[in-house]
Amino acid sequence: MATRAHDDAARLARRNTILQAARSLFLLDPHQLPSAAHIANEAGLAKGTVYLYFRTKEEIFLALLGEEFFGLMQEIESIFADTSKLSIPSFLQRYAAYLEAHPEFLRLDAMTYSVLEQNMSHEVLREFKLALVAQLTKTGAQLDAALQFPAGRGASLLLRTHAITRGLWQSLAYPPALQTLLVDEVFAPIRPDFNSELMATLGEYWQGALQNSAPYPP
Amino acid sequence: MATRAHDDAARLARRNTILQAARSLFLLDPHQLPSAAHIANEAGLAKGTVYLYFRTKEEIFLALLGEEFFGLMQEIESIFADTSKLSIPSFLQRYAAYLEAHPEFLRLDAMTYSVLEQNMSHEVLREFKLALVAQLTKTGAQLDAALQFPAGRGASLLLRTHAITRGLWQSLAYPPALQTLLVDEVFAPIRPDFNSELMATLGEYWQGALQNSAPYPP
Amino acid sequence: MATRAHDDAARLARRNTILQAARSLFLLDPHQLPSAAHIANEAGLAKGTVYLYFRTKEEIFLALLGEEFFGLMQEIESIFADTSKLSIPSFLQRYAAYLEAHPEFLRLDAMTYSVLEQNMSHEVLREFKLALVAQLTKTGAQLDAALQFPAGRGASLLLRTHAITRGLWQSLAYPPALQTLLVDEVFAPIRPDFNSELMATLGEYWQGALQNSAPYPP
Amino acid sequence: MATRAHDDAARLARRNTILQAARSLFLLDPHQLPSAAHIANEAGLAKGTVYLYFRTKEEIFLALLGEEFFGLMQEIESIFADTSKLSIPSFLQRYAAYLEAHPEFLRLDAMTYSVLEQNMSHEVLREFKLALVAQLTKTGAQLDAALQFPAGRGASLLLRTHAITRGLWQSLAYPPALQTLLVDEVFAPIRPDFNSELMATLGEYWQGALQNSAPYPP
DNA sequence: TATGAATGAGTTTTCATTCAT
DNA sequence: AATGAATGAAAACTCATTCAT
Repeated sequence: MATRAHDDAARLARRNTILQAARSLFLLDPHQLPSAAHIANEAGLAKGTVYLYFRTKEEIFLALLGEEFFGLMQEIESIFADTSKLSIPSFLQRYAAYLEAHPEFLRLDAMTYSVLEQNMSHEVLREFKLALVAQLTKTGAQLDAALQFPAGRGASLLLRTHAITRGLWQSLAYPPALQTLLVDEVFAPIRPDFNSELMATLGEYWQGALQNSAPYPP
Repeated sequence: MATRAHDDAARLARRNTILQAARSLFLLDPHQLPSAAHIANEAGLAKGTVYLYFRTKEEIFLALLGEEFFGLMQEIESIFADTSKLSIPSFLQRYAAYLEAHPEFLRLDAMTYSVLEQNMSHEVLREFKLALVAQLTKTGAQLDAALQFPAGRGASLLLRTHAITRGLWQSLAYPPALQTLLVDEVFAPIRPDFNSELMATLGEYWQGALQNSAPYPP
Repeated sequence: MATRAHDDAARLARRNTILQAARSLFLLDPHQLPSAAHIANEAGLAKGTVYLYFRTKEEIFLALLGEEFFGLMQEIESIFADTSKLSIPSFLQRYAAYLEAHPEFLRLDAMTYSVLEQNMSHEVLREFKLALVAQLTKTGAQLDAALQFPAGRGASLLLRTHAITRGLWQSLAYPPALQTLLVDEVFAPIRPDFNSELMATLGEYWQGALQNSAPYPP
Repeated sequence: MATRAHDDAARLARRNTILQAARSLFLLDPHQLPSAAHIANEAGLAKGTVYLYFRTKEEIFLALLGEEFFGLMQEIESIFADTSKLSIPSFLQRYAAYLEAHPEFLRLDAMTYSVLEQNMSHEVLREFKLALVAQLTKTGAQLDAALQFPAGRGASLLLRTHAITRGLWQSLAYPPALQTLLVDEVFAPIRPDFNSELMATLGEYWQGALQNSAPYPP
């Protein structure tokens, strides 16, 4: 029997154990959520214990998705913290690097619509969206400041940048088994490297977007 | 017992009946695929009959997705057929109109990664991708011609346009139950109207993209 | 469309085609009866046609079993036709050789109880048993004559010999996948070679049986 | 909800409940295995619970078959425990009595080849065969001692005795519906009473076998 | 708090057989 | 006679979640 988590710190630690177990199992097979039993086992806990920390299995992954999203926003904030040496290309580079370092993010994104948002109390989902919009607004405001945007423009660009990213990923990520089936040259048009394609697409998008907004490169 | 579909035309018609039954049921609850039994019933057929026309339930929806995709590409071809009165904004308008008239398209797109591509023989999937890449190339070539792009640029723009669209849709489409929970003003930044947002985002993307390519508006 | 079988000879030939198709498919996987569709396909016929010749799938295999059984009895009759050079060991040798040349016989026997006799009109089954008992009586009578048995003893010995054979086969025949798992020396007691074991067991049985009956080797 | 089986004893008891439920349902219709749902219901449990104790439905019946087999071997050991008053006829009598008291044994035997050994992990099957060969060897050794056989002869006789029994049973056991169709006198040769036939056949077999071996009746 | 035994809803797919052509 | 499209019964098994201990 696992030790009892009596104080808040211990509870938080245990919650984290579960999240990390879920994360690592999901990465092994990112096309379906691992079973609750499997997660519990990986976390060294009993099945019932998991449900003391999350009301449904999907809540676990929503929490995971949230962590990644907030992490990404913070990364962006740190990028835009020092406006002296800022350029869009270098921003995109660090953006892409973050995604590569957190492979579960876009994979979870791809399951949001059909899996994650199902089987979840709307209460929890609303809470999640509230935190999300708050973070988006905050990071967006920093962009507004850094790039002298009108209020709200930064948040909008962030939302769109994320949307473009998730869309591209879903169009270009193939399960390993399929990858080997698509090696033929005829498939080239739908098999560019995700990272280059992401950089190119976002580059073009931001170029167009900045012309519609204010200054930026003074 | 349903009438026997003996010749190819009748078989094709029956196959279509199944597709339309699947389509209409899916639109009633676009977060999960309807059951095979339900589809058969809606089509006025026995369960087993459905499996005479499709090897798995998912194949039905992949076929549906394919139809929509090819329809969209044809729509685009027809848009670019008459280059005399062409403008990007009017292209985007017709593009968005097509999507609005075919609501199942983006909903199916959202299920591709986590549901559709599962439980499907790779054989069938490869076939599907092959048809898809062929269509993309063909329509892309027309763009190349119409807009004086270097070869392949049109296909690339189409792929990206589609990716942006699917990403935006997933970021902005909320299940009805959730919509009512997000009416509060604080959620405004993540609740722009999908259509306007799509037009704005694609508009900015194409603006940026065209500057990187060749001429277009001479 | 296959040619029409108008006369009796043609009908018989077609029936035989079906039997042989069933036989060869069954031997490929002798743990389950092949599907009706598969049999029809192998025979170059449509599914419905098979049901013009047999009322159920199981009837096909019962017919096959019957053929083998009657063949075996005839073989035995031919063995005992020439009493001059008869000996039990040589009889058993030819008996075993027949079985080896007709591998489907004992495999079908093993499915009789749980599969074949199910899903079969009792009418057909009774008919089958009637033919069987007639053949058994006839061949048995020849044994009675050849070995100077009291009436009925021959039939009884045949029945028992068959029973011993089918029991041994079921106790010693392992599916290929299992065979490789039982190579370890500890399994030796339950893995004697079927043929030797059959000869030994029947040899002992007949030795005991003949002492209870009459003369034989004078 | 059934009471929780927390300790090993309770778990064993529950497992046994399932086995007995399966047994009694199987005897009601010994030509097919009852469904898992039916077994669960009969045991007063939910379907899922059954699968906590057995991985497949077939495993249940394999376990049942094992129990009967080991019971039979133990019976034989007890028969041969007191060599003072031993005789083959009395051995066979008690052997037959055991079979009559455990009607599911031979019925399960008849399904082994075509049903039980299917849908079963080879791992489990190997385990089963291992226990079986161990028991056979042990009981066989006792025969060797009691009847002064060369080593291994006892196990061999047991294997053959079992094989003869199962073969005879399959040749002579008719489903009730069929029995009434075979009352006619012409069927007499294939309808001897199973018990008498078993005694007679095994009697003859052992008579022949003992002459090939060592002493026995001193 | 932690455990893990018990629950039971839920669905795809196969395939023997029929029968309209 | 031959075809093959249509039928629909039938059942194993998983797994998220609960709750007695």
